[in-house]
Amino acid sequence: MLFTNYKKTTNPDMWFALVDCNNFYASCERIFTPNLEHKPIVVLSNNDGCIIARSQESKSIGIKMGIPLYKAKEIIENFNVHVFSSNYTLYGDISQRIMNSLFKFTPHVEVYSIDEAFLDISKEDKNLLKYGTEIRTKIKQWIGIPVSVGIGKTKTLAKLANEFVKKGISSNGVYVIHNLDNEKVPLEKIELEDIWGIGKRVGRKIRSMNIKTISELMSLNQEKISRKFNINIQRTIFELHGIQCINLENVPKKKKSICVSRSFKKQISCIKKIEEALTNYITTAAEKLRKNRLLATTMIVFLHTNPFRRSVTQHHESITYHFSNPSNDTRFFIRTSFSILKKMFKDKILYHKAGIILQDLIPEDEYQQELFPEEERDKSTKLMSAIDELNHKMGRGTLIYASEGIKKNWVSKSFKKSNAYTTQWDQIPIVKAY
DNA sequence: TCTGGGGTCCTAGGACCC
DNA sequence: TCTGGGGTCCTAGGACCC
Repeated sequence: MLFTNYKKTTNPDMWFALVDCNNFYASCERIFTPNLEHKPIVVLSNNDGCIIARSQESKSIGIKMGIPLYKAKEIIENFNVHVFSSNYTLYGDISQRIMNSLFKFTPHVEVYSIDEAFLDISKEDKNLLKYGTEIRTKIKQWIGIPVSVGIGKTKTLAKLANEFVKKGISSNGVYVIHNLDNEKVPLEKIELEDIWGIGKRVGRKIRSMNIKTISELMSLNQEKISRKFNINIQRTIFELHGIQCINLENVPKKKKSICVSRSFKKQISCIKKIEEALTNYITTAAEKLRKNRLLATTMIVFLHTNPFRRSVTQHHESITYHFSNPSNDTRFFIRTSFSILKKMFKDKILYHKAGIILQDLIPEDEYQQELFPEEERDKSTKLMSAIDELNHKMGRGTLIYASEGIKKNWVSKSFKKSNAYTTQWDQIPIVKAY
């Protein structure tokens, strides 16, 4: 009855698996300290500030995710919990090995996060439970990391199936959802907020509509769903019904921004110290840029006070700066960030966190070919006059704007200054113009 | 000098994810 | 005293255009 026009487009043989590493960071540490098997472990954030990963034993004794270390001091001492500083290089390396192993099962792998991957297993053995179990066994055997496998007809259902494993509904680490609509699935054990894509806020909204369970959410008709929810939540609900709306993305998406930020160990009110920190962040960010063979046109520098200190007036300083030429030059970024910092820094404020974001990223080679042929590196004047000419030809009356990040900012900045007029970037053959 | 409406782009902030 | 970091996407509102 429901969603009939969607079902037509749904492939009945589509199956997704979600492979999720259990307590990933804690499990990584355990590989090298096998004597800690079955003992409680926690892993700390950057400055050893708060707890960002817990082994099952730590979860069971009530250590909460994300709490500051000092709040868990007592329980850590009482239960002899082993505490690790984080080692992201190690986790990244182990993650890589796990993902490589998954490719041995199927080429259709989407690396979703450091500890999760979706697999399109539509064409695999129809004994899904057995298939999932094999993945689980092999990863444990090859790498030493325990994983849970959730299987369903959509990514959202695969996620949900994984949630069942986490909630202990399946004892062997694998769960298959065939059809949520008419299958006996212990849905009452899952909260609305456990559904992939439904967070705290939307959860609250749904509850305020007097919908308290997943079953109730699923019983809404299509008309009501599209009236009440935005497209993302609509998709999520359709996916719960087994109607595939979200594809497997096995080609990694291009990066759109690079952000490096840290909170300080102690609050800082000295601009020199902040400069030091920025220098570090920028070095990291520029390395990432170059590693991905990208250039950035926009830099945002931001400074925050400590949000946990409610009694103090909060400051969120931030300045966005557009470069006239895209770059990945560390020294240039540092110089720029210092001058931005000087503008926004306020005396006598205790800052708690600083960071930079590089965005409007474009591939190095693309940019150089398009805009800066070898012989015309000193292009800005030429380009400006070329554009001027075009504008003249096209006549006044259309505002310049460009459809893509870097070009957009670069062009719009020049044009704001020159008061020139433009049209869609795509329609201006800039390269040919000069 | 007064007035309307339709459209697009940009930005900040919110929401979500891990 | 001490509270993570890195992303993406969507939306609402303002600015600007005709």
